[in-house]
Amino acid sequence: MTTPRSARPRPSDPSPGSLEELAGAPLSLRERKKLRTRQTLRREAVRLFAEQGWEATTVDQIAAAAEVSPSTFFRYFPVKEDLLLTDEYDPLMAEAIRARPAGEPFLTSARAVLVGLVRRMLSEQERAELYERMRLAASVPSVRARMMEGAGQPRGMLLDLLTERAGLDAPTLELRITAAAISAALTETSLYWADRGGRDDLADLLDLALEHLQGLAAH
Amino acid sequence: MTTPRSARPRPSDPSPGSLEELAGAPLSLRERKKLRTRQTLRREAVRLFAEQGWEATTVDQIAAAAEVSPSTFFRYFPVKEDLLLTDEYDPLMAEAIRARPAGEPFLTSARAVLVGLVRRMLSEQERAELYERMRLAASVPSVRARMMEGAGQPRGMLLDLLTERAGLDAPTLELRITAAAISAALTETSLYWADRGGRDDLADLLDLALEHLQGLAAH
DNA sequence: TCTCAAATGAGAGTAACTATCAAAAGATGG
DNA sequence: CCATCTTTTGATAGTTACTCTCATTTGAGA
Repeated sequence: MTTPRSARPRPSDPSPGSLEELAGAPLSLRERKKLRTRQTLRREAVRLFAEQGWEATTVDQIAAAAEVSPSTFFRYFPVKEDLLLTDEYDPLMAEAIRARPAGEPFLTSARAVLVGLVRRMLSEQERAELYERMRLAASVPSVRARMMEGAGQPRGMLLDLLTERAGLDAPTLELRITAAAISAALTETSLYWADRGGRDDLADLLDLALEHLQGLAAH
Repeated sequence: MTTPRSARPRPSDPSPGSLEELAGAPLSLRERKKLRTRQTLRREAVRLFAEQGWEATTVDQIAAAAEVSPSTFFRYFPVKEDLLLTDEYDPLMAEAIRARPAGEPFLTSARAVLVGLVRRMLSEQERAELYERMRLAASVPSVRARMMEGAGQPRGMLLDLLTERAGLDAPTLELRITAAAISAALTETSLYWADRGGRDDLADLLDLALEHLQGLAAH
């Protein structure tokens, strides 16, 4: 007797995606199939969302379009919103940040890495996909909410990095504030980008946003 | 055909509560009844949550305990989570911030007002209530998500204030970043407080958090 | 007291989930 | 190639948050 909106352990998949070849590990047939199912589900979902909107698209429809059973759908995405929230970029970010000089202020590291990554990463298709996701996040409150939740998303990763860099086991309040602020800036920037129809350069916006965060005391 | 998790207009109630006497308007019998119903629902709900937990407590139970029909429950709280999210403090904060000198950096104003307000405001009962709410928010993801959603909550208010103070009609990205960062710090601090069992002084934590936010560039 | 608007309750329906269990399909060792 | 073992899948039945609609009640105002 659980609530639709409530907690539920994630399947803890390593959230693969377009960048499958990342960890050179050769994938078994099983893994490849799972990956394909996951991608198909997400692709069909996004297509349907674009065609009919978020609410008019039911999980059953998505499952049917991807030719799996509803049961299977929920195994891959325990909540409908998760279709839009899986981010394959986190591990890349983490690695890049770890590679920065240890003495550098964290925000500086994060800014350099994030902006650089966004500037380079985006193939036209990835850009379009990211935009569509953000557009939905901006317009569908439940998606937005889930995106802000943060636990799975960048905030958690940033917090881990910060804690690690500070040589601590558990994060302090200060570290949590830093992670939350950066993560909020990230999300806010993406939403702003989507709000303006994606016509700005995302990397520039991000740079501006994080620079602003550094000078917060002055404004 | 709307989704449980999806958007849905709030009834736009002026969210009354313990501070009903705020706007001295004498309440009609009808208004008093509505107020009482709302309070009863919330009180019974919190009691049940504490007794049996969030998920084990169904809307029907709450309605029954408050002696109204389920239909009526949903008229007052369109989503279950809303039981915990009504905040009567926002308008007070807004007014206090508006009263600060106009040239002052926003974060400085906000810090002074928030810390001051928290330090003074909390009657023992209010403190306990706030704690219970945060405890649930910390442990129930869906509540946490809804709390972070922000549009209604402090972020929106802060953003309005910032925009107003900047003499603009629409917020810039920078303003949105500022509001998001402060709001995130607020939420994070409250959750931290709840995580640690409420044994710290919330005002102190908040002060620390916002000070840290000011010095973000340095860490 | 009569009238009108607002609040309530009842009932039926939808869709996102959960739990369980049997069948299918990939991995593995011989 | 086969036999076993494990993982993934599908089917089915159920729970619960929420929506819609409409008839009934109840407070407001003349």
